[in-house]
Amino acid sequence: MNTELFKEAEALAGFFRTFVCARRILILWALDHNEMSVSQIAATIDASVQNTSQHLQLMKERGILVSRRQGQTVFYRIADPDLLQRYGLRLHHPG
Amino acid sequence: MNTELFKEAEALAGFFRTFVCARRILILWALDHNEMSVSQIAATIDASVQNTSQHLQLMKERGILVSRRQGQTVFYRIADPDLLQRYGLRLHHPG
DNA sequence: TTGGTATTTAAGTATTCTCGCAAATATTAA
DNA sequence: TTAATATTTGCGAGAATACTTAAATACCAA
Repeated sequence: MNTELFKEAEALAGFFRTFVCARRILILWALDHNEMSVSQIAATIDASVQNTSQHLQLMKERGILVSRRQGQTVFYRIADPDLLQRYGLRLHHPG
Repeated sequence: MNTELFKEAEALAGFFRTFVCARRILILWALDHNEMSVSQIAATIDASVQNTSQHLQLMKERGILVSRRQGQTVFYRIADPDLLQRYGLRLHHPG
């Protein structure tokens, strides 16, 4: 079996691992068309700030999110505006 | 936080759990526009027949695949022809 | 029935991942 | 510096999951 093909499949599988957690789906839902701070996101999705921060870090490392700091506050947003549409990640309920 | 929204996020996350495994991505790649038997698929993706069967069962239970038996042989195919396109599941290399 | 092929199922193991808790770091204001 | 707020990081427990091996089941032909 073609090694390159397996690598590509592995990479795509790793990419989809980002979306197997309901909290991360909700974070993307919250950030759709919005920029929000960590604590705002945590409150919105009803999770602890620590847990929310962990999820945000993970998605940032994978290039899904980008962040900017303004004073004490860190704001996150979705790097690619087409991400949710492209991968069918939207929830029916509008964010 | 809205319970229905969380349920929907959980359901979507569960759906994406189908695609976190490279072998399953490869199975979808093999079945794109094709119907194949279990042993054919196993040979194509370089996996054991048992492991392949397990992955096929899982995707069938989730409604991703459908199967038909013809004698000793069981053929699988993708239930929804638009699945790969809709969820960005295609590999660059054609199947 | 017997034998051969195709597929499914079961059990055990090792790895991965999410989460909660606690501590550490970063920034601002007094 | 000290205190307060916002965020990040480290660690360990529990759950989920992919894989291997071995055994079971389904179907066909003689």
